Amino acid sequence: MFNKQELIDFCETARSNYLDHISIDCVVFGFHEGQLKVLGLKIKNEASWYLPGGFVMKDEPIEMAANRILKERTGLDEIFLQQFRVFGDPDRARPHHDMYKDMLPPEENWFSMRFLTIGYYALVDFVHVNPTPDGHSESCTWYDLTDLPDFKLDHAQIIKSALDTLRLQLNYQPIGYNLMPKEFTMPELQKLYETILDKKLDRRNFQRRMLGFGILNRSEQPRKGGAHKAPYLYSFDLKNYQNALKEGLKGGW
Amino acid sequence: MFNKQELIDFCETARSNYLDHISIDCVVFGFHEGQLKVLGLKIKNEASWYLPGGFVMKDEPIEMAANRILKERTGLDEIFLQQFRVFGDPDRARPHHDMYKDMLPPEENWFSMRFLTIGYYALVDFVHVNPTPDGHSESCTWYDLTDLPDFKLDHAQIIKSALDTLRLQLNYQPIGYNLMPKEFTMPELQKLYETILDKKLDRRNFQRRMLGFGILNRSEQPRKGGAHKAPYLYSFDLKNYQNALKEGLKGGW
DNA sequence: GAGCTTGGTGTATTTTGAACACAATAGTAT
DNA sequence: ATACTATTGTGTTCAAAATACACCAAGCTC
Repeated sequence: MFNKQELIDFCETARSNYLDHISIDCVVFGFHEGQLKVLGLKIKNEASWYLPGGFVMKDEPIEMAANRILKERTGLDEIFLQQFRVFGDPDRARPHHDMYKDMLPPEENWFSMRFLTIGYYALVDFVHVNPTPDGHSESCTWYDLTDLPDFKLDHAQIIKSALDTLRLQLNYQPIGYNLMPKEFTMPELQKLYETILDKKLDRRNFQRRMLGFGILNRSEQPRKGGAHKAPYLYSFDLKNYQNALKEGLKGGW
Repeated sequence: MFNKQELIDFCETARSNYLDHISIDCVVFGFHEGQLKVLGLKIKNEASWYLPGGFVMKDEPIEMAANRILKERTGLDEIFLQQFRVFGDPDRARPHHDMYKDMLPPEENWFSMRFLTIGYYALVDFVHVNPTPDGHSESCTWYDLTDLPDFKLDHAQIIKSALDTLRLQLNYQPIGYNLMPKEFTMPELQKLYETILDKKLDRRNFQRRMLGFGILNRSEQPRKGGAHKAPYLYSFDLKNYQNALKEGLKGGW
């Protein structure tokens, strides 16, 4: 992955720019053709995949760091990003600690350090993402959540944890604004929910409930051209959507 | 707070034992006499309060660190502890950075570092806690959530955030096992919910719903001795309770 | 035991969620 | 054109859950 000189350069840069011991990993969810996808980076010449991640600059708020990291990988700005958990097992990056141990002594070697990683998940509009690999990656691409490649370290666990959080979120927050295109049909939105929950939902009840939230605007024009009956197009009412994000969807107690 | 020699000693110990840049702060909730309480440490000779917190040892899982820290402050073991958020604003501990700047140069001064703090909240049984101040604190005591003293740094915000999380949690997880004594009456449990939610609940409906969760055992013997009608005593059915923690209380979608 | 307070339980009403059936539309095959 | 099919839109019924409310029981004070 790195030769010795590259390693030395990287470690020097890292040491002077980033906070020790802390990294950020992002689980980027996208939705396309009825499938929930995750963005993964493939390492050059290896069957190794990682989540897009990075480090926090010494004087940078962590939310900003997560946004910066994500922008580099997706080209997207102003992404819906949510911190969901810190992974702090001392052994979580053990395989990395020994990786370059022959090239640099531990006190100079950035990778020999223990790292806690702050997990963020992002919901993005699939078609607007421009997946961009970094220098050490062969590719940055979407993977079906149901058919993930071999993510290294604890990254598979991080993805699982992000998905659990997302499913929970669904119960008290609106979702979809960041995953759907501007305009979409009700069945398309339903498909998103069904995919996240891995569960069939009733068409009519879904629609009623969704409309009941008051976060959708129905367009005058139905979508034409497809086979079968032309469905209505909806878009999110951003104002109500934002409000629902804050207030939550249902009372609970 | 520290004189120069103490500071030097502390920084040396800290540097060799703890991870840089990372701290843990615990919001410890207790419940007593119808009031939700938070544990706070008061600094000697200052009108300054802090949450019980500490640092992560170099080879210690963060959950273990949180437990250790809490044990040192409360004497309690095996506490219900939940990570809820990382606070990572670069300025969040700004007041600390300058505190000892005349005593030690920044590169030796532990307190001049930026710290991210991992917020945990704990729910504990008030009567079993024996709040114990550490060496730098004048006192470790309970404060009414409605009447907090002047918490420094962003600790007031951390408390607020913990409470928000707790309220949300209430909707899909059972709560109370860690906050209530072994045996309690239904009105007492209701009071806990009302306090957390800051909201009156209907006596009968609360009871029905609570019993519906199937996590309570009613004792044969009602509590005697008090004035008025003797209420039944309940305890949590630990097995069902644990299960409800995992599965969640209501379906949602 | 009258009066007060607190705790236990039942019932009617409203609201919400789940299940289900039929009508409308746009293409396709004939 | 006409029948057919796949898909979407909508209404209605039934059951379950949440809500509101009223009454009885028990123990203490006086």
